[in-house]
Amino acid sequence: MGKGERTRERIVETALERASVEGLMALSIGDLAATVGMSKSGLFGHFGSKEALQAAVLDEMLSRFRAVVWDTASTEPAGEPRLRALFDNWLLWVDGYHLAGGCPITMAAVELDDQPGPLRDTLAKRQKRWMQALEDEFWVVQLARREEQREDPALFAFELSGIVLSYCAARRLLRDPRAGSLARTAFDRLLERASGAPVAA
Amino acid sequence: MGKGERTRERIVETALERASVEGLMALSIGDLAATVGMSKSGLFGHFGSKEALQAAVLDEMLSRFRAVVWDTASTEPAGEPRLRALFDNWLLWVDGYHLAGGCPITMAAVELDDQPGPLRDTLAKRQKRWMQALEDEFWVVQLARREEQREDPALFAFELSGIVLSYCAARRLLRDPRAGSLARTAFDRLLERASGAPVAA
DNA sequence: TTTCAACACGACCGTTCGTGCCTTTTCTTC
DNA sequence: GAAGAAAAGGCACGAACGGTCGTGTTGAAA
Repeated sequence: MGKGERTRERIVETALERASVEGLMALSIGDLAATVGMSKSGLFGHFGSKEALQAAVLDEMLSRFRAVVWDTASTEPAGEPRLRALFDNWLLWVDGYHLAGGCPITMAAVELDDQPGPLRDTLAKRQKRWMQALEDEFWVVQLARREEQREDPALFAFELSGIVLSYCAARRLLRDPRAGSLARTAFDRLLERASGAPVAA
Repeated sequence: MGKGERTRERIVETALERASVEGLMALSIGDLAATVGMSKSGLFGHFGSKEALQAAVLDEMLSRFRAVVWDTASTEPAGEPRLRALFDNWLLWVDGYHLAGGCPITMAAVELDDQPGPLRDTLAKRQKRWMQALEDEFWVVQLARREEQREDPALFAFELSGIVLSYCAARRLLRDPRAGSLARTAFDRLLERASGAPVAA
């Protein structure tokens, strides 16, 4: 790995940190350069445009999400154990996971939802894939149930993502200390309903 | 109502519209002045600082939320009917309700959660009050149940706000046409569980 | 109708923004 | 160690930023 690549990584890392607090759109090249300790133009040269910088940061946060939430859970057996691992990792991720500003994806989702362009497209595509992955995992859980008792996987994914979003709000804006236990209880209820049987504590 | 007040209202209205799309922090005095058709300094004089402008916009969105979601539902009888009305209104509100960028409060919540200051404080206080109101309403629903069967009102409020947040994401970022029906189904399940009996369609 | 405060304007301040161009330094490869 | 490429810096640009000031204009009360 050459020096340029290393520098670029340092820049993206710093920018991601910043983006988790202020947002992708609020990134400023001058600010970033000062933080990293180099000149504006030197930093600029690595990307060629501000939007390319933002795209790089967006890519980085998405691949980190995958690494933190998905990859480490994929060693669990498919179905409920894996879903539980995914949920735990997801909460961990939302809490920041080395990022001061909490989940940068939630931030990006809200910022970009009305901003047409490649950034929005990238994020929307990845989010759809993630929802689909949740649905697939849920499908495995339901294989054990009789067909007419099965739940809509899309409803499961919808509710699950709601729990995480509510956790995010309760934790970061309201600073509610009960956020964690509320989220876990809600998740247990959701799984309980889906698997058709009470789950041992 | 004097002329100044009228102008100020026009400014705040325009700023709110803009804030729902780009965010409270991305408001620009020059841009805003051009949109409403007056000079920067003329507009500036109404507020005295950018933060005061943002505070005015925040106040406006919060009081509109109250008017749209709460006030029109408070005519319903307390308990389940009122909760259902609140939910319907809330979805309506999140969809934008004359605002191009959808729910400006969600946007503000994500933007401000890491920005200490009076804006954040105002929003957090109001959000807590709103959660409390939901809990109170839920309490009424549960009066009919035996004590040991009652659910934690905080859990109800947590899950309900999750449903709305997930609806917001599904609708605005993913443009999922099923968002509405998923949200309504999730809400029905939530009420069902809480009232202890299946609810007629 | 006069009067005076409220309102709005245009010019301008110092900064910061993203970006382009050219030079200098630093790494890599022979 | 020399040559060439890659990386970073220096500097300047035009535009936009939040904000100030002094001067007109206009609306409402007398």
